[in-house]
Amino acid sequence: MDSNKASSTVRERNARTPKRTNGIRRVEVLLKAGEEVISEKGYESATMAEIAARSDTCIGSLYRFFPGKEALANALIDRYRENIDLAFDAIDAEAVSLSVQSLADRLLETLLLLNPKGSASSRLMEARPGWSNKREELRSVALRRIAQTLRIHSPQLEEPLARDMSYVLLHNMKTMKTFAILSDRERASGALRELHRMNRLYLESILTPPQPGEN
Amino acid sequence: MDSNKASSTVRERNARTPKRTNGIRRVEVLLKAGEEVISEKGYESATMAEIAARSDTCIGSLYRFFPGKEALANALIDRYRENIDLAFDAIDAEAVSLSVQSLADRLLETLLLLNPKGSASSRLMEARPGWSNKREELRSVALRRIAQTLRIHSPQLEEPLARDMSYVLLHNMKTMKTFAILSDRERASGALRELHRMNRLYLESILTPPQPGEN
Amino acid sequence: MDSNKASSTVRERNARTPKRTNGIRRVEVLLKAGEEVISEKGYESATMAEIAARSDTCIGSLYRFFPGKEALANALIDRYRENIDLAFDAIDAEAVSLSVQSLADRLLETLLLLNPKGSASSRLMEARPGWSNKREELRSVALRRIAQTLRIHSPQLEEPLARDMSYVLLHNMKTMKTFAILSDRERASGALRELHRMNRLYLESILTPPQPGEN
Amino acid sequence: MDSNKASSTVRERNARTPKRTNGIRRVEVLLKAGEEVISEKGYESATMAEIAARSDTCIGSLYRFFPGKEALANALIDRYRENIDLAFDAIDAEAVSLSVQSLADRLLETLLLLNPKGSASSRLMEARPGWSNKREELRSVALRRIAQTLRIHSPQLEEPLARDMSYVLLHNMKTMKTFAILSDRERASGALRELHRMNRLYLESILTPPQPGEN
DNA sequence: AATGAATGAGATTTCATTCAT
DNA sequence: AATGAATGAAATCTCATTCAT
Repeated sequence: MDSNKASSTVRERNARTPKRTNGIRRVEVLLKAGEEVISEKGYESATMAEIAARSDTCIGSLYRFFPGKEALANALIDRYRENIDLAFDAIDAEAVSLSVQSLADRLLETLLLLNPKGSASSRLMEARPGWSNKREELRSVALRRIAQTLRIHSPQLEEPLARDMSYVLLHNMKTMKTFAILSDRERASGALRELHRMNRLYLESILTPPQPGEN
Repeated sequence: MDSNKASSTVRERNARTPKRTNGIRRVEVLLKAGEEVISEKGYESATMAEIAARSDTCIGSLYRFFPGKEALANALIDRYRENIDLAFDAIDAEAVSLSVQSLADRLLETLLLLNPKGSASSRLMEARPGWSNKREELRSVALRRIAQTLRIHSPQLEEPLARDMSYVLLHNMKTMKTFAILSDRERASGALRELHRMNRLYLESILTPPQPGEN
Repeated sequence: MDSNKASSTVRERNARTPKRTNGIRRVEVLLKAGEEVISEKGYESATMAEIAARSDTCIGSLYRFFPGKEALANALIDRYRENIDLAFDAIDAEAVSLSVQSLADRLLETLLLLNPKGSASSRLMEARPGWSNKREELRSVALRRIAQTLRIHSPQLEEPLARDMSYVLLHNMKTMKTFAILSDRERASGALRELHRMNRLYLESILTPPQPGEN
Repeated sequence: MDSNKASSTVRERNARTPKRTNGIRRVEVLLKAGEEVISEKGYESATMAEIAARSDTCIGSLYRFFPGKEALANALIDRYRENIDLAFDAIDAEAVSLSVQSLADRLLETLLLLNPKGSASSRLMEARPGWSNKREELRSVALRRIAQTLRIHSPQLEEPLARDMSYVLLHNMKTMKTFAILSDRERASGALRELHRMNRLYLESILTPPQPGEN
């Protein structure tokens, strides 16, 4: 009688966990749906109704957890922020031992790995005047972390230059996302190759120490 | 030739002459307003009412010239298309005599010059499924013209590679627009410098013929 | 040709003016409907949809003129404010020549005459914390005007006392409205009589100068 | 009788004993919260969620005790009804020995003492068509008891007149509540004084037997 | 019983588009 | 042709109430 609640093994077996610990799971589902719809339609065109439908909830439940469209966007942004921090922590941990090329590639793929399917992160990063500054923050964090990573890898790099570079690199990273969801697969792969090439060239030109006896 | 319409009384002529070329002038004003609002708010958030207000027109008149929001966007896109063609015609005319660096810079500035104030062109270039393919066309034209210019400048460049490069270069051009409207002026100028640098490096690395005696 | 617009007499003849000068007329209709519904249901329970339906408009038209429920309420309040001022102007004009009893009755009927059918004015006058201070203002104006009228009638009345009295008198005026819409007609008339009596007694006790030789 | 449920171990009893009288206590807490919120926001704007939160209960528990918002209001009304009866029982018990002035003051303070902090009782007394007639009943009871008290005090008073007076007196009582929660303390005390004065004058004018020799 | 998530009807509000004058 | 009011579908959001755990 009191064992039907202690059968945690049973619950853990079927990997879907239908209703227990619902709050966290539900939020996760809602965020996922929000990410999907925003990726596909953009923030403005994404409707709360569709997000609710996509996550098999009713509109009221969506609003219970996120009291508005903006709140949902903010939650997504917060998550991206955290994930960006985690991703850069990982990069930074091995930055000193990375070749410039590897560093270039790692950076390029960072945003891509955050939400591999969609482009909600880039969509939400486009700060527009009048929007909550959460969006601006997301951008700022990304820029700051990029600059920081550059200086960890190449301590001699001047801080202002690192900051300037971060703008360019962030754009390359966003471009990467765009390419990754291009419909024309052939084109995409070629474009990706060129993007990688440009990104490497750029980083190398600044970060590679002048070889002794090269000129 | 320019007097064939002024055949009434003086008073009436004065009263109406300003209205003669009104159609064209009006369209111009409306497009300008549309460009502004779309630049600021994005296509979705731009409202026909605001576009009308911004151009000191009433909503009805706006609809007389453009039978819908999409039509207005399409007209803008058409104009960008034409301007892109004109701009590339100009570049192509002197492409063969341009240094790689100059070519790189010219490309970078092309989108910027199309509508120097706003970012409507980039906003409208973001094709989304379900939209009129005018938007996709705008992108396509830009990509095609970029590739073509590259091959005019460097005829030995393989067509497929030129196409792949065009994706990257178009993104740099769009980035250019974004930087140009950054609020932080100091940052913007540094970021602009880096973008120029990267863009040059990239083009040079592919277009510059191997110097005799370099290796 | 140019006389079809100068036929103002024609337009003025049929006293309904179907579509001309529509703005003002429509606003009037909407305010009337708003007044009705708010009178019946109270501000919270009144729905914009019902107000629209009651005025034979669609919801969009309602919002064209009043961009929100609060805006509609504010417009009503403004109108009451003006009408209160007008009503008190009229009272004040003859205040000096009025007997205390007449003054008492005039005051009592003032709110009633503002919108004879409904009680929207009293409903909207109930200032609640967190509401727009328009409501508070309406109350303030009424209180101020009452006090002012008292002092016009009886200049010897001290200002602070007049202010204190205005609170009581305003409540009597609101009570008057409540009684006027009581369903039980018999009761209402008796209650009205008593209210008049109390109101007169109160004013007399303060405003009537002690008769010489009375005690 | 009260031990039939406490037949477990001591520990368990202690753990549960606080829950014994919980029903009554809980209802009390919920009603208090309901009273507060309705006082502040009015019936329509008061939300069950806020009432639950204010009483540190979850929404489900609130619904266990009161199966709906109306039921909660009705419970409050019932309580006011009972309290009104108790209050008038007390007044009636000494009515014959009260001076008219004391009676006037006692009446005025009656509603005030029912729920000294809030105005839920007045709020709920405002009967609106379509509502449960519990609200109407509350009003009726108050009116009836007022009339009854008047006749206990002054048996010669005609029943119909007593009824008519009760409307006016009830309004004075409600006004009393309104004044008591006025923010402007100075004003409030002056207004209260005037209200008392008017109320006394009114009752005296009717209830005071004509003094012999007053002519 | 206690908890708080789920439900969905209904309210507010927006805006592209049409239409009457 | 110019004006701006009219229309209504659709979006955002609220909240009383039910239900699963």
